[in-house]
This record gives sequence, structure tokens and C-alpha cells, in this order.
Amino acid sequence: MSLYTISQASAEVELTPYTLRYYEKEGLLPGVKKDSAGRRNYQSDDIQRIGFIKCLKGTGMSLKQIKEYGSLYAQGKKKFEERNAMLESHREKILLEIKTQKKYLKMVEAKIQMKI
Amino acid sequence: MSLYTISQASAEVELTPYTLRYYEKEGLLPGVKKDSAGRRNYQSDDIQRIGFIKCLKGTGMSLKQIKEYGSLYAQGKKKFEERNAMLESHREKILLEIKTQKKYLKMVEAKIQMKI
DNA sequence: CCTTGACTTAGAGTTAACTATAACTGTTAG
DNA sequence: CTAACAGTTATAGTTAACTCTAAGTCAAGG
Repeated sequence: MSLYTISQASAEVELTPYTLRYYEKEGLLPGVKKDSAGRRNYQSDDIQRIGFIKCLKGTGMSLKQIKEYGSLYAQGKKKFEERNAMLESHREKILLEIKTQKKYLKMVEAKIQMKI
Repeated sequence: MSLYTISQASAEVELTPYTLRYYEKEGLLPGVKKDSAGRRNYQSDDIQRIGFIKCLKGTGMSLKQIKEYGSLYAQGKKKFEERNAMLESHREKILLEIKTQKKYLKMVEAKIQMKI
């Protein structure tokens, strides 16, 4: 099925309908189609987009920056360099974050081993 | 006997004096000594504690839970089991988080490779 | 003695990201 | 036909974690 109501989309992407509307209102998810009664109809393309938003957000990008990324994306080829630079630098951030998490993991494990 | 003023401690742990006072007010950092004029004197032990708070916070534990952990810690041996269970489950959370970050990293890298 | 500056407290303000409410509308089952 | 239901909007409220302000204290240097 390629069409989702807001509650189906909500279940699919594991975000509440509130959050989906909020993301749209904030401009993170432009162009969601609506039916004749004004109800949102999420396409599988929208689901993909939300998936990537979750990825960026889950790696510490703010909604503001995600919106910025989306806007570059919407501007197509001419903003390709800028958009990719953004992803590259975000990639570095994730790598660093993983490194930090591993360091912290060691600290927690050391504390567990202490047995005091 | 290394002693730190709040601004020295702030520089040492890379948290603002505001944040240090806030943590103390919230009960995350009980027992910080003060001099005769009422000014905080952080001991190297306090610096260690703040380091571990940063570790827990940096791995997604809420200040509320960190406070809870600290309170178990303060109750010594009798709460050892409970405290260690908390760390063990937090350890699992970190492992999962690292896994998720790696997945997201792959997604970002895939997007970079797309070149579109 | 006086000013400067680093501290103190209580409490107010800020920000991000939701989360909920109220009032309303169109769809569908009985 | 109508009641329940799932959606809509605009707007208000919540939460976590700071961050700042105001008013005051204290010690040291000139």
C-alpha cells in the first residue's frame, strides 16, 4: 500500500500524529498530499523522507538544520555541493559521537567492574 | 588536596558555572564544600563525580535518573545490587545506541554516495 | 577606605521539541 | 438520519535542561 492516513503513517514511522503534524508545520516535511476532505495522505515517498528525518534527528541534528537540509534538497542539483557538504560534516559528527559513546561505554563498564 | 573555585572547576569539566550550580541545586552533586565566605571549593573527587555525570548524561541518561543513581551510590553497599543493575541496563542502552548510530551512519553514507 | 571582581542566592526567562485541548468537519455504519 | 469516529486547525501547555538577572557578600589591591 502506497497511501497512509496519518495514523497509519504514525504507526509505520513510530512517531505520533502530533509529531507528524508538527514536523509539517515546522517545514520539515513539505508537500504532503491531502484528500478532498483535507486529510493527509502520506505516500511511500513521504514515509522515506520521515525515515531520513529520524536518522538525522537520531544522530543529533536539530530540526532547524534538518529543515535547512530539506530546503537544499528541494532546490535540486544547484545546491548539491552545499547539501553534500552538510551530510559530510554530519557524517564526521556521527563518527565522533560513536567514538565518544565507546569511551563512555568503557567508563560505565569500568564502574560496573569496580564492585564497590 | 587540589581545590578548584567554581570557575576553575567550570574550565576543568567544560560546564558553565551556571550548570554546576544547577546540578548541585538539583541534587546531582551533593556535598560540595564551601569556604568561610560561602564559596564553593571543588575537590578532585567532585571533579571525578562530575566526569561520571557527564558520561551518564552523554549517553542519554536523564538528570533525574543520574540523581537516582547518585542517591543509590550514597547509600553504599546495601544498595550495591540496585545500583549495579542500573549501570548494567544503562550499558545495554549504550550498546544499542552505538548500534543505532552505526545504522544511521550507513544511511547518511548511502545518501552521500547517491550523488543526486 | 574604596573600588573591583569573583563569588553567592532566589527566582525568572529561554529553548527545543513535543503534546494536548478545543472547536470543528467530513465519512461511514446502523 | 444520526451518532461515532477519525481527521482538521489554531493555539496553549508541558518538560528538560539549562541560562540569565538582580541584589547582595566578601577579600584583595591601590
